[in-house]
Amino acid sequence: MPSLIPQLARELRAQVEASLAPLGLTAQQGAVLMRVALGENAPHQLAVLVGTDTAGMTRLLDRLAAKGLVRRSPHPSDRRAQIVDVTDAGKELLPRVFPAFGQVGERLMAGLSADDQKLATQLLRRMLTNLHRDEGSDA
Amino acid sequence: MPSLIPQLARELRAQVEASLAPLGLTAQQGAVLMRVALGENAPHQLAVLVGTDTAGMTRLLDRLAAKGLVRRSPHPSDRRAQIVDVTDAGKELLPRVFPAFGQVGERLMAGLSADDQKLATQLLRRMLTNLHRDEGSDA
DNA sequence: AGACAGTAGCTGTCATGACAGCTAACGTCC
DNA sequence: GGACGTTAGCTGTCATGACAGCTACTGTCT
Repeated sequence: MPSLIPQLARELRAQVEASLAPLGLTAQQGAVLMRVALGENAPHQLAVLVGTDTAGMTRLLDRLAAKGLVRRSPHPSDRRAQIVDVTDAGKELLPRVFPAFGQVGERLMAGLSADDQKLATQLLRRMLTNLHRDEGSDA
Repeated sequence: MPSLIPQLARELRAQVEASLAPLGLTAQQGAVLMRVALGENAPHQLAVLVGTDTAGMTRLLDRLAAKGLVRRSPHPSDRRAQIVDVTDAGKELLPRVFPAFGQVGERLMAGLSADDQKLATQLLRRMLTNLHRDEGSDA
């Protein structure tokens, strides 16, 4: 049932969103904030990691910057590029951002044995590979 | 890996979208068109089925109606409600809409044995149940 | 040096989700 | 038969994805 996947994705996002709402963050914003905190500071890489394009990342960073949670500085050697980093205000939120994602993940897997979890990951990965496969052929 | 789910969902949508693009339809529009063709004619039910709310459905139907693919008529006994149905122009697209979803589904499952497919469905369903479980407790 | 393809970010636009809030209409209950 | 809570759709608003198209800047190739 392919329709289960989008449904599950929506539910996941909704629950992460609910956890982050008290912080004034959306799921995407939280995801970006975490990635930046983990050291990824190139907008185009962040875009790939959170599943959007550089256009979307521009606005995502705009919103995070407007909230004072991240900052963009010029790249020292590449004048096209920017360096993103978390501000002090952003760092204060991190201890509550990471668990929001972690807990939903745990809940998702609740009641699944370690084997089932591994199996689920494998199956999902195979599906993703399936979709990517022929897609690449027209490139 | 919870992050696999949204990724998979995005990919699924993108590929359905690619199949439907020649028809000038998005994935959601195609999904609604199919549901209506299958006999569901209440906007609020359609909203549940395609995973949005009545607000989103209003606009989705607006766009489909603007393309002349569906039509809204007043409900005979409930003056709040509307009846949605597919126009002749919409019916002409159906033979190409159904396969778009079907083929992506097949591709998703390609290389998975019948057992694996069943297993995957079960696991996903359990995850969805997990997410729904405690959520309902605050209602 | 100068041409050029490719890269990084940004802006404009369209289609969605999600939520809040509204109006009209229904049904029920007293 | 009128008050009331509920339901159906709709509009307003915000945050995303996805795509097209742009500008500035890089690195390379000649």
